[in-house]
Amino acid sequence: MGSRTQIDGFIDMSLHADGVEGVQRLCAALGEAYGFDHFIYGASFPTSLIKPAVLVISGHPEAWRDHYQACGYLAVDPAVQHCTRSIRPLIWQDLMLDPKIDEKPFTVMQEAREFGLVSGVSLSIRGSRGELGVLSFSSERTAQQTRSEIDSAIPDLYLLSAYVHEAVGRLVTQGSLPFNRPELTAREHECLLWAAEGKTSWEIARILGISERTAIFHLQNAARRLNASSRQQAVARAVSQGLISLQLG
Amino acid sequence: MGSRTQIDGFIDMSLHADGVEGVQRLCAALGEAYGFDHFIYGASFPTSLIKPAVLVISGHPEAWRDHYQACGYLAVDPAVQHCTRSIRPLIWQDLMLDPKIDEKPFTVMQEAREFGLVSGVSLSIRGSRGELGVLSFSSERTAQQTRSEIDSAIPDLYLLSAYVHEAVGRLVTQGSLPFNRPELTAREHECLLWAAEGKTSWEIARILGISERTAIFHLQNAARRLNASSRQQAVARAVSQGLISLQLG
DNA sequence: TGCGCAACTGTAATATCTTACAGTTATGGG
DNA sequence: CCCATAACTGTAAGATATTACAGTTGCGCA
Repeated sequence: MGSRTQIDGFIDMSLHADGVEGVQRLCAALGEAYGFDHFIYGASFPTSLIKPAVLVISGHPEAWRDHYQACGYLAVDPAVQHCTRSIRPLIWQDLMLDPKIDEKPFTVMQEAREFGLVSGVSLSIRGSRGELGVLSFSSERTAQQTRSEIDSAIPDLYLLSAYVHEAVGRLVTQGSLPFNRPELTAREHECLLWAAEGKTSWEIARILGISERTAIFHLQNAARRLNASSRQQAVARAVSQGLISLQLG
Repeated sequence: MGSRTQIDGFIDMSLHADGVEGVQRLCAALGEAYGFDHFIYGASFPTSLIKPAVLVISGHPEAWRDHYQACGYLAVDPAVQHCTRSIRPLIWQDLMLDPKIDEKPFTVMQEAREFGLVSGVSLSIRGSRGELGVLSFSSERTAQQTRSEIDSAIPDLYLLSAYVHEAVGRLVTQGSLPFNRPELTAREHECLLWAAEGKTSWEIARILGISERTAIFHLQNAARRLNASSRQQAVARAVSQGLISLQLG
């Protein structure tokens, strides 16, 4: 649906988005261009698995935002659930067709409607450093009215959600956001990689041709950088943050 | 560019794709519909970090496939490099504009051209279970001739690449592909999660209200299921496979 | 030249994990 | 009723990791 020049315009906007406000403006412009009334962007950064760093850029009505927060709906929101499990876009209406839907998630959808979030779409984004993002757009009109509009907007929005997310990633890299993303030295990286493969200090030392003491030394330094209190946690953090990453082959 | 009914047709095709052949047919049909001559889909499954399970569905000329393999180009292919680092689509031509490009990656692009892969686009896909996929389409025509076509096809192809990837994910789940994806019991999951957070057996036992011996027991069972030889490796595997996953909040 | 830093190495005490032994209890399906 | 499985617990020996001590070497930069 969107013309290519429109998309290029948004891509350009994402590449120059300055600060959280810049991303906020970008999302708002996106929503407006494709006929939506509200948006929300949320992302988790795996600084910790249990308590990740979270960034939310909300274009939702304040009343709904407060209610959502107060009721702890994040834990049962079916759109969020979908985005943690799948990489496909979710058209909210399709949740109603699901016979397996529980009562609680259903309540969230019902109440959202009362606050003006009647129909919408949620896009999940997985970054190259283990981040999980969700970008949702919603309309005050009914699903019947918006279905075909949403359908045709999805390819553009799905693509642009990646650019929105990378714009946020750039804020993190630049240090505009307080989410630490440590860098490992070459040796720390190597040692941690082999540790993640189940090798002992002694084995890592053999593999790298160094003394066992040195392997331990590098692993300790890596753990310190990652704010980890044990080798297990260091490995978990490094993997979840994509510092130790899967190669294609 | 693609009409919505065309996209819906491909989505439907992806949902019913049967076996690797079905996915192959889907990719071929996609490439053809958007004016490309070749495609290739590759995905890594984090069964192991060092030696992941790999699936390649190739629609490339056999001669190029052999040459690529023989020269070990996977390790230097700039398109692959881009896809491991970014979630944005890559239009091959844009690599030429990059002043930082090394000699080797440049060679890969040059030689690809001689084998009929003149211009193209690569799309990266990150699954919810830690998989990394790359879907590339290429044309025998020059970048000048195909630029605007590729530009307008990207939103559709980016969206559909997610469906292609999920179709492959379904093959894995159904057991059609020999990539094991173990399931953990509730307790194993809990124990492993806390272990990944750096807790000791004793601490995990306190948290869960069980004896230290039982926490150790569950962690050992989890490690066995994950084919891990140590707790570190078990944690690394569980995280990389998304069995211990980041929550939004 | 001095400073910071990556990389390297050693010893020793203590904490934690791993393995192998040997069980109990409860639940659901054939 | 039997069997498989999750969940649970205990002891003990040996392997591995963690912490704290105390260094050397080489490199790039101000």
